[in-house]
Amino acid sequence: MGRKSIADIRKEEIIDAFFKVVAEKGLANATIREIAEAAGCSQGMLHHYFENKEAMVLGVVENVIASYTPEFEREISKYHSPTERMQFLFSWFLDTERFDLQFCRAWMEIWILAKTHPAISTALRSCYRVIRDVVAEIIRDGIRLGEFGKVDADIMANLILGSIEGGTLLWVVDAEATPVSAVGEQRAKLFLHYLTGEV
Amino acid sequence: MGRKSIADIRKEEIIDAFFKVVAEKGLANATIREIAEAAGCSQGMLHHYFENKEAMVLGVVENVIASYTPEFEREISKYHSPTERMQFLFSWFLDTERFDLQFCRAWMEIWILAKTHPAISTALRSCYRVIRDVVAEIIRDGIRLGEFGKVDADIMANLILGSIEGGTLLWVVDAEATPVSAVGEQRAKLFLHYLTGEV
Amino acid sequence: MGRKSIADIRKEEIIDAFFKVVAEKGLANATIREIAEAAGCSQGMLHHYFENKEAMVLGVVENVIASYTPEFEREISKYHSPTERMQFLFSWFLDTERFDLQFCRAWMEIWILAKTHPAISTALRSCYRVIRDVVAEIIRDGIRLGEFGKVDADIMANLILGSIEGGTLLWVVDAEATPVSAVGEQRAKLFLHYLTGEV
Amino acid sequence: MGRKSIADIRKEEIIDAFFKVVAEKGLANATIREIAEAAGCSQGMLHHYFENKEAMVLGVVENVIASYTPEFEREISKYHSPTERMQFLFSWFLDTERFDLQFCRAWMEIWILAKTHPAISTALRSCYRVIRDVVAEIIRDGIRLGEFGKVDADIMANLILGSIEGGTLLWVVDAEATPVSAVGEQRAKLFLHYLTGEV
DNA sequence: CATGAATGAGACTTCATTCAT
DNA sequence: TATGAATGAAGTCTCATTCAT
Repeated sequence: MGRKSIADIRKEEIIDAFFKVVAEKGLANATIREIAEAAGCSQGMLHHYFENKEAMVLGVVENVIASYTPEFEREISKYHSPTERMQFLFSWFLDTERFDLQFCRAWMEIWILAKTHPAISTALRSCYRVIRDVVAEIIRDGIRLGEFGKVDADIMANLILGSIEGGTLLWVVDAEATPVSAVGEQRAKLFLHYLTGEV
Repeated sequence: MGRKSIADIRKEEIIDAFFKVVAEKGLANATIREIAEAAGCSQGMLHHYFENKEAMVLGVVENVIASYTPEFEREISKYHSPTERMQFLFSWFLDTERFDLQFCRAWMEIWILAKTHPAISTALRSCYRVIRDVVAEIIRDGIRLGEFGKVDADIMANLILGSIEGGTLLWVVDAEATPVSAVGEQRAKLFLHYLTGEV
Repeated sequence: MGRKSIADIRKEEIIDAFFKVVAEKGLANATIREIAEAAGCSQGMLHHYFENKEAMVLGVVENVIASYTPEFEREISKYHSPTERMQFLFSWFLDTERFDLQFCRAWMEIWILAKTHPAISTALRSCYRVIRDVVAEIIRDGIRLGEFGKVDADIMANLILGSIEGGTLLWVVDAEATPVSAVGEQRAKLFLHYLTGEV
Repeated sequence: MGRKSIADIRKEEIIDAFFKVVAEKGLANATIREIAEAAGCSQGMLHHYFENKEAMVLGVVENVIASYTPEFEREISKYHSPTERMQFLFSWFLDTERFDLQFCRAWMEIWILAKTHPAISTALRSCYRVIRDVVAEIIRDGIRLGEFGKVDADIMANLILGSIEGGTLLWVVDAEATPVSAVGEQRAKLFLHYLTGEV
């Protein structure tokens, strides 16, 4: 668990700048020149640290995963019952300070890139599989402990994740017409009622 | 109910070709040259019918709306109870023959474009607001008729739409890991149980 | 001296439209489509009557010459003394109703074309040689009749024509800073004083 | 009084090449490809130094002004009486080595561009206003010192400038028929006689 | 490490001209 | 005659990437 090298720090700066540009101007306008300006370095520098743009996108994905995973795990470990954990999970993804509009926009753009860039696809898939497994595991725990009714945990995890991401998608496209927090609360209620069997 | 003019036919051909290219190779690779080849015409032709690429995307959106709306309305009018209508709605969007992987991929790409292209944003928003209103109306009917419990119809419509689109999003990114039809069935069950109060 | 054929009328309409477009939007923006719209006919029509754009420009030049020459000759024939004729000449070119800003702008644009289009060059040259000869002839008359002092009539004609056209040029580029009619009067005074020897 | 940077040198090279191409082939044929070839660099280079073609034209105008103004001021400062200064002014603009046919052709082309390009118009106008002011100032000096009769200095300056530029215009269009130096001498004589009151 | 000048392929777009109807 | 759909060459401009310094 060595110290971060200068190169790593520089890489992170570039990734931050890149993500910022994507969030503000969109992926299509995130040119090397623009990123270099945002990062306060030359165009040559970028290619010194990242072979190409795809590598930078990969860096973003890894960076996002690396920075949020520990936080998520630390926080969720505070909750012990599946019901509470599930509640926390919904609220965590709903936190519009952590996942603000700009973040979500940039993230969606990258998501789309996955289609044509296998490496990005792989990174994203592994990221979401991890989350899906976490969710499924909570559900399985809930079933085992009798808090939740019997459902297919994997299908359910998929459904939950999809609902969360879909809510974000609608929000990104039409922020005004989307009462994101009210919808988020309703979502938590909906799924928990279904899982716990209450109405 | 006039006949379609040659211009309209040609426009449709171009839009089809465009959509096909986007679905296959992604929006970034949907160059004028590529589209022209797919449409079997010259590059100049494209600009004869569409001022620029944005106009073509708008054409796609309008085309999709125009071709699916009548079908949807015709079909849903066969069902009368809110519960049946809601069931139909879920199954309609789940139909992977109509909305196959390629279609959904292209559609998601266009969605992302909305961020930087106001005209596209407007078109998409109006499209989704229409759907949202349809869903909300069904819910309100259900509440009025006593089939559904009391919920905020608009929030619920948002949630339903988000869940559907989010499911598609996950599917597009990781088709293998997404049992889309099982998830779809689960989704219908989930929402209908919640709405009708059954468990 | 037969009647104008339909073809001739149509040609003239097109030339008028062309000249109007050039005056309003500049030669670079005088596309075939634009001209066709202004003339109220199809693009194909233009090529039916004029082989290409150069032919249209030639048509303009010929048209201008043909329409102004008779008027000029009719008017100038009313004056008999070289001094009066010279005075008329200055005032004729100074008439900003006949040669308004738009006319002059278009004319200057065409002028510049001469450099790269031999046929246009020929037409313009012959046009200006005619005017130069008229001016030189007046001067020679003046000298012969003792109204003017002895000067090189050809040089002087050149100088006069240059002054008139140069005044127009300045006007076209910076209409606000150019008191075109005051300058025109001064010009007439200047040359007539020089020619007649008065001060 | 710092050294010129490489960027400045390169810019000047490009401007020179551009001006050369315009002079030889006309503005319409001064394509980026042609200019790049003349400058011995790639097309991309041109856009590295100049945002677009209009910027290049502006560069030309600024370059011409910057390179001739000091020379003109240095030279004219050698003459002290308004009469001599006026004489110098006519001869300076008449110098066909400095302002040769190619230079004048290119310059006229740029002039016409002013109509549709506001920035170019502004640059040219300010250039000519400076010259006009210089001429008017000489005239006012002459009047004050009693060398020149009373005339409206601004009108007169306009007339002089117009005559000079008009002479150039005729020369550019029909070099053969224009005895430019004889006309130039006559012009100097004409205006000086008028100003000084001699005949 | 760092720079940014330089490249060149390729994108979008325009437009005179042709030609089937 | 008349139309305007269709073409294709050519233009401007962008941008990831390379490389000498």
